[in-house]
Amino acid sequence: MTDHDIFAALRARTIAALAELLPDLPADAFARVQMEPPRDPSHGDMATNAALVVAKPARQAPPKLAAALAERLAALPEVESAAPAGPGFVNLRLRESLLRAQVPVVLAEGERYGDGRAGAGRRIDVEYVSANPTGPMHVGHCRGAVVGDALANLLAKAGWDVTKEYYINDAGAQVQALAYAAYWRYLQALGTTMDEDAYAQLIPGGLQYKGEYLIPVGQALRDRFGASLASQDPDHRVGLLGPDHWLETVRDFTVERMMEAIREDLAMLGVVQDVFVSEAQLVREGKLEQAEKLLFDKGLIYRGVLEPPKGKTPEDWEPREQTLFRATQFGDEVDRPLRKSDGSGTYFANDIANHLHKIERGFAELVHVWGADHGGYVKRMQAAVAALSGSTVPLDVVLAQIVHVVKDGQPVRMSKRAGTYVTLRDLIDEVGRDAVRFTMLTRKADAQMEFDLDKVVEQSRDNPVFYVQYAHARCRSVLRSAGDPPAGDLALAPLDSLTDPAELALIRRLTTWPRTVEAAAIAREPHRIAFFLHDLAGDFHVLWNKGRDDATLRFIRADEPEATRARLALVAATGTVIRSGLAVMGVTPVEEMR
RNA sequence: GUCUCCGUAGCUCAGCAGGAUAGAGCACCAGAUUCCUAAUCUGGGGGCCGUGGGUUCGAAUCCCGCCGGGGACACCA
Repeated sequence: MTDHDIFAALRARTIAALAELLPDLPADAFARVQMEPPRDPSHGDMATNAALVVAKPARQAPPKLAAALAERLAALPEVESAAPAGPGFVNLRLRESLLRAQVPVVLAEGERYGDGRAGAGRRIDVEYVSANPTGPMHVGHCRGAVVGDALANLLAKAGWDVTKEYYINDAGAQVQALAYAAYWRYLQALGTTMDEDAYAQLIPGGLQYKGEYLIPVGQALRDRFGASLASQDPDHRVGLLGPDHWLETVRDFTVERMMEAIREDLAMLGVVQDVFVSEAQLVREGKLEQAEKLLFDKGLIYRGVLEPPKGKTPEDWEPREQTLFRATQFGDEVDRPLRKSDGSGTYFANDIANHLHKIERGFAELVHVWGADHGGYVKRMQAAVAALSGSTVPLDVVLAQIVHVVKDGQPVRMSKRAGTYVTLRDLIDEVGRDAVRFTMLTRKADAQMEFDLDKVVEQSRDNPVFYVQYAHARCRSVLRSAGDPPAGDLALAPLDSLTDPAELALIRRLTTWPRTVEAAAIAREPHRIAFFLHDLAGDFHVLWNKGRDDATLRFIRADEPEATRARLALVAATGTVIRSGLAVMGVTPVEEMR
């Protein structure tokens, strides 16, 4: 499928030419050969560093080699001219006919244009969101959700076999605390006369989740279980019935409810994951012990005492013997504990079980999207995956930095206590799903981002969401005016009339889509798709605007049916690539702006 | 103290697995806009890429030190 990528095609031609010039060179000498668009368009359509890269093993001077290579490349039918340049580059100018010929390629492939084979069908697991099931999704989760989802789409487009996964942290102290909080709402639903403080005194860790979202859960518990989970005191105020009688029931019920809500929220964002893995389930299945045994057998687990962290020693530090994993053998700073003092697994240990589970399912690569506050966790997890898999399965972690929400020029504080907690649902209601998704991808994931509620819905050029959508709407508008000719017909249109620099610039941009997809996927950087679309939209708007000054450049010209068909083909191809990119981002293309 | 991410135009940010004269939007300046496609358009100024070394034919990009900022640092998830 890479032959729709003319850069890859010309790169292959270049290597072939070079191999003829230098028959003694081993094939791997060409690995670093690149064919890319030059920064400066005056240099031509493509530039290759081939002579520079090969000069050393070939024991030849780069400029001389470049000259010889240029001569060969100039003879290719696709190439208009080729010239050595600078320290040893070869600049290529392609025949315009080759560029134009890419338009029907786009039309024939449709939104599949740009699909790549970089992933070679390898199975990859992309885990993202994985918010604790203790409450509704808020904007803090949103970025990870969008980045992860777009990244998964991107990898799929680039040829990986992708599984979208959510890991439910339903085994730890957090869900325990959630259960206590839900139980409080349950008692309230039963009409307890106890007050909140009294209740909080009775439970371990106090009442941690006070949000009103648990009120319906309490009511649902009452509807389902009646008073059977509470003490039979008429006021339901006598302390607590022993947690043994209800904790598990309430916890499972509540987690189930929370996950339903989370799935709904995610669905509103357009995120639908394939697999939900339960931490508690893994623990029940003994996956932790299994992982532990596996590591133990490799000699990677021991009992030992850690040094206190240097610099800032915690107040309550005391030397303690723990079960430790030799993370240091895999590049981590210190060995990491697997068991708490009560013998239960640490979060890390359970996560090792989670990763063993992934490896056992046969994934060749693993990807996580985490919040930046988990950055300190990356090395140990990579160490664990390396240990479990014998270093055969790479784990990439994409860190998503925090998002500052701004409204009316003022930061919207993310505080549960102050009641200004912005839920994901609020955000979507306010600006719409597509604006949320697009905007979340307009920054590199690991850069902090300001999300301005006013700007993302602004209809102006400096709003990239609008800018890109507007380009697509214009494409559609032109095609509608022309009676929506089928792509198959347009693909047959003679294109020789496409000669204006703005038209050719647009075509050039379209031809870089496949390599953009591939590079973004390999780098795990979905934001590049947003930038590409912005540039593509820019090229299209330029052409549109030129039509205002110069009527001969308008897309539809009654007096020139041939030229009109050619331009409609170009417009259709542009719209197709925009849709293809938006599909990766999970954004719905609009037919018209309103 | 250690680890990690970051530092690019006045502002917000790109910079494609080292490549030629470092880009975009906003802001600023100067023009255009009786019209067909104005949710404006065209052009311009503006940067020792935090800093000092190193590797290389070649560094914003890779390595080391320093300065400045965010984040994380045993039995929390």
